[in-house]
Amino acid sequence: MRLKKRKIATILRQHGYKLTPQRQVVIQAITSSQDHLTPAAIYEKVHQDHPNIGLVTIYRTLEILAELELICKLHAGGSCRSYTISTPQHHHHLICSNCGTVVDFTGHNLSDLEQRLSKESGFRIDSHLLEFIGLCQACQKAL
Amino acid sequence: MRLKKRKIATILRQHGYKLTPQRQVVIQAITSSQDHLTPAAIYEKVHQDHPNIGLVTIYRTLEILAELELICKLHAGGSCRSYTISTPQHHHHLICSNCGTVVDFTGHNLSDLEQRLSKESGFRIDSHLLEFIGLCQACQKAL
DNA sequence: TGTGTAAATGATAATATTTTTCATTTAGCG
DNA sequence: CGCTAAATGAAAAATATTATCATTTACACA
Repeated sequence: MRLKKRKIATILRQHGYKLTPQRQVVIQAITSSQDHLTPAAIYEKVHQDHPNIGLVTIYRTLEILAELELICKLHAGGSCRSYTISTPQHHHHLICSNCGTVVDFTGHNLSDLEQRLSKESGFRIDSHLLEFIGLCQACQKAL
Repeated sequence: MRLKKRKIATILRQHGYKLTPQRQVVIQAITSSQDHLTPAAIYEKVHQDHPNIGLVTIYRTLEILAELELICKLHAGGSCRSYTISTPQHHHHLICSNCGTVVDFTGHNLSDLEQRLSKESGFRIDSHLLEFIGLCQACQKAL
């Protein structure tokens, strides 16, 4: 289950961030999209109904939301600075290279591999980045 | 085994690209580093001995090398536009978050997971991005 | 329900990054 | 050695991101 606006608002507040109308609008823009969005794309989306919200506010809001892990940054789907809404658990992403749709998946465990790598390389492994890129069902038919 | 300058030169030529002195210098800068380097970092490195090589040439060379898969772009290690030398086989990276050292690894097979995901989501999966981030042995001791 | 205060915003400018353009140079084929 | 397409460097343009600062505002607390 992906995060809802309400939940996000609560977490923001819990961390001492104010729930400004601008932030609500940005959150709405992200949660209402299946897609992953760049700062510029979010700005455009938001700008239609709220022409006084500046791009800088978008950047600042995204930074906070990412820090609180309420949104995730994607790398494999074009821009390296595009965000999608997060889910509470540890998860990874499957991204459609055509329409940008993001599907979360969980349940795959990389810890075996991590242990092997750690042993072989001497690294202390802290985290990882795993994304799959392909074509979603709709885009397969459409193309 | 990572690619050597010589091999890279050959492949460049095979694909109709000229082996200019500038390109040789850029390749040298990348192959001689354990680290992954941004365009700006490569420029600096190169600029010391070859002050007349422009940043634009760096960008252009990197684009070609990446297209031929002679270098790999990394995402998890800070900049999303930093490159490391490639290896011929399909592989992934283990990156030290402190010194930037990149270790390649192979042998892990994601195709089971790919199949499962493909079945569950209906996606046709084309590729993936997998990187591990941690601290190399030296940096663990040093910190 | 006001009010004070720290945090957030918007406008602008500054900085950083990447791409384009174009005249000049050059690698490498014949 | 000369020719030609490709590559380079310089400069400018286009993008993307961050910093600055005066003004506004959410919200904790009275």
